[in-house]
Amino acid sequence: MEEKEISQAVISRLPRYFRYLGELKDEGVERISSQELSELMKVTASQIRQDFNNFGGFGQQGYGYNVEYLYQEIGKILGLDVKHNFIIIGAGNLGQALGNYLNFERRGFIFRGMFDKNPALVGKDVRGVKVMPMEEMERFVRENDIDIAVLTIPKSGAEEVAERLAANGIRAIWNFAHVDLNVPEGIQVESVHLSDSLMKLSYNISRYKREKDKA
Amino acid sequence: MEEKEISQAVISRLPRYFRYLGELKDEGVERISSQELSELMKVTASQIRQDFNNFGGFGQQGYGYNVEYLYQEIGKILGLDVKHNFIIIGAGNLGQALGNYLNFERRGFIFRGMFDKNPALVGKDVRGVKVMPMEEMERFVRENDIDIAVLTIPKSGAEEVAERLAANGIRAIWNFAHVDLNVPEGIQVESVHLSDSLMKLSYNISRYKREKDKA
DNA sequence: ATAATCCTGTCAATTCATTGACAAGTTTTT
DNA sequence: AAAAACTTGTCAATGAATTGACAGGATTAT
Repeated sequence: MEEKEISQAVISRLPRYFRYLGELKDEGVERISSQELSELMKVTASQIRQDFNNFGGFGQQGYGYNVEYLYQEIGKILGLDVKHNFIIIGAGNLGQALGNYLNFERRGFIFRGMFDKNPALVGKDVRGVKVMPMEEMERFVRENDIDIAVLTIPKSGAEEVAERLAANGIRAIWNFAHVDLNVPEGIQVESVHLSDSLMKLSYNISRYKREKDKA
Repeated sequence: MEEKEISQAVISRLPRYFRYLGELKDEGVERISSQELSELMKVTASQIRQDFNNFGGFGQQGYGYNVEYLYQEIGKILGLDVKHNFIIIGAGNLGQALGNYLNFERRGFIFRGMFDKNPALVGKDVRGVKVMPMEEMERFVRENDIDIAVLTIPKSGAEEVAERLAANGIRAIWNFAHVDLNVPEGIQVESVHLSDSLMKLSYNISRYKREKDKA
């Protein structure tokens, strides 16, 4: 029962394994070898075996892996076997888009509340959830067992809101504000910096053009 | 004028440098050393110098880096000195959110068109752009110098749309569909898998709880 | 003007991640 | 029932990324 640290490189690959295994399961595939999976996913078989072994042996020599079992196990590792209540701070376009996204619910993420400082948005209904004013956020977090706060607000307000959430027992922040949050130890932050992603794309367009011009 | 390959690890860090430098510039800071920047960004000074040196020497011994100059240079490396026309395929919540996001424009990404197969959405206006039917996509791409297509459609249609875009000269796809796209060589794909990101957050919540329970 | 301090660019050392190889056990074929 | 074909888990080798160290040049203080 030793606790060895799993690298974030490995963690980052788990959701992708989970997705492929879910699809295989839906197709009725019962077993798969690291070799077959590696061809499907375009990674090395060695990496697949190495990755899974971080969490113990899920496979069997001569047989491979049982798709259903492996799917369940990776789900557990990812914490998808427990429900997480989440709220969205910022009821703008992006906040509403995420609130309306039904697939999160399938993975155990339950949309419980939405907040905005703009009075014009307060009272608005997003998939059965009414937008509440910011003043009610702290109480709501404390009283409704909220694990995750999704921050879809401009960066100017993000740091302050994150502090208020932290002070009221939030466990994790899914941050879409274009800023690096400083939160107390023990609060998990996962940032989605959309413009960073777009800039990477832009870089690769330029790089490819340079390469082609040379040739 | 040698062309050495820059690792994606380095590229991924450039947008963050760019963001911090932009903020420093706006605050009127003229120069900064790798040491100071490293404290601000919480990375090692060595990594900063190593990263910048991939693109040539931007700094000066005893002085550091000129913020304005470095900002401009990184912008150029990222290809932000040229304009990119983009269209959005899928006029749902997420598509509309991205269409309404003004900051992309500031970086040279110009919103030119939007498409959806749902007739109820066709004709709708998103920040001055009318939603068009899918049948017009190919012609529009060819005739309007479109570089980037943003895919905010369900995964079931993504692969087919990507092929149609590729066949009509698109240069890059910013993919929000939850699927790995197969596109011809030379077309850049940058995927934003929101549920993968949320699962990573979920994993880290679980991990932290396990660690705490042990202690 | 000189000395002290600062700071980059780069090389070397270290750490981390990926890939290759194979023994040992399982399944399938004959 | 025995032989052949598979396939994992793991160790070792390789490759990639990060960090540390410092010579050489620039700036600042005296």
